Amino acid sequence: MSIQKLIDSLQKHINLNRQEQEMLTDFLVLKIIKKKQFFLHEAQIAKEVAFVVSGCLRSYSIDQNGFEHILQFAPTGWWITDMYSFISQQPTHLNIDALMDTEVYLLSRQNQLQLFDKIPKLERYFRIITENSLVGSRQRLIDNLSLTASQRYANFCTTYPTLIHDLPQKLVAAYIGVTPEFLSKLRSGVAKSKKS
Amino acid sequence: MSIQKLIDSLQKHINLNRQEQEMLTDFLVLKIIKKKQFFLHEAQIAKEVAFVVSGCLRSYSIDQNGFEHILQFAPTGWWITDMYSFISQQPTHLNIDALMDTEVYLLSRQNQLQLFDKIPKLERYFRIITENSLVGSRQRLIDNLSLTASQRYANFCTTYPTLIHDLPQKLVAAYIGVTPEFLSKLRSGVAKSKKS
DNA sequence: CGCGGGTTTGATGATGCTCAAGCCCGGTGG
DNA sequence: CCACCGGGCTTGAGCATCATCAAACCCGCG
Repeated sequence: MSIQKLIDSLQKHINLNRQEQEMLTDFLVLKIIKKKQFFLHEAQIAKEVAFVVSGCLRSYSIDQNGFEHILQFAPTGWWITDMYSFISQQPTHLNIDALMDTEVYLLSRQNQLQLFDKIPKLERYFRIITENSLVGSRQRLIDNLSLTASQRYANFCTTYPTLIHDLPQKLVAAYIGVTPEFLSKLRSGVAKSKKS
Repeated sequence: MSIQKLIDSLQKHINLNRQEQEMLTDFLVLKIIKKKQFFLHEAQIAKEVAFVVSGCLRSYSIDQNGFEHILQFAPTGWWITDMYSFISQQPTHLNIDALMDTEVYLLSRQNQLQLFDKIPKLERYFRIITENSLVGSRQRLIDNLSLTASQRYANFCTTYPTLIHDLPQKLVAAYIGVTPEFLSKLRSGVAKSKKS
């Protein structure tokens, strides 16, 4: 059963008994998002957070020149939503779509808050998940402020060794923050990097 | 009493009775950090998170060229630490120091985790604080990926209208991610921005 | 006073973007 | 089976943004 992937993730941080697991399951909805379909679209409200069972989602913003900037890839075992919209219930500025057919469990903010009251351990779980997300987001910011494009690319290759193979390069470029053309030049060694 | 600033922050999200407030207070340590002194230094372990009662701290990383990149300013009412080091108890790569004489309450990770068990509402409080930090960090990342230096500066001025006055420009530069020289040119209007 | 840190200004240079062309390659329809 | 299409990738010339380095200035403070 696909719910097992989610239970596994929970058990890394907290212990839920059978009954609690079932109560949680009652608050979840399983959904398939087909390749290129949206989980969340600009100006919508993020009613739910998604747990990826299989496949891969990505979140990205579009700037005033029409360029996409990818904030997060969410392969199996990851949670994804626009936290801003999710907690404020204001319209989002992000898009989240599927890079391939993807299976997710959806948890609405309402249900999440109810679960926090019924099963305080879940509040702990999400506190920990959010702490870890914050660490990741901060590190990404540091990298963008400190590293050159070529260093960020090298970084990406070591951080996502699996993704790197079956991901179009234009998506990698949109993640590390360069144009596809420039990434191509980086890879061909035309642009010289001072260190590593 | 200075503890009131902290209680006020808590009461925005949760309700603590007298007894709970006192229990919390028992886990806190009040400390003065003088201007230019460090709250956290590279290679140390972030044993505590700090709540700023008065004054202002900042966190920053130093890249391989010796440049400082400021991640966060923490004026009155803000929490600050290196979340990575704080939750993993691994050595930090960041520095946190005081821009002026600053009064803080310190809460150790140990004490925090104990409090989460004794007063689950505090776990809720920090869950919310962390969610908000994540939103801020993500937005900062989007800005760095999407905006030009001049737009980021304009952004900073509207976001921190108070800080902007009594903050040396080199710190503003280290926050928005440009050299002090270039920020100076931005301000003098030498560099032209396409929009806004 | 004179020192020193912050700021300004200018000349030069590197990083990464823009635009345009060409290539590769898998898919599709005739 | 082939011809064509389109999307992704590459390559190159020119350009914008921002960094580097050096000099001068300003101004509070000892």
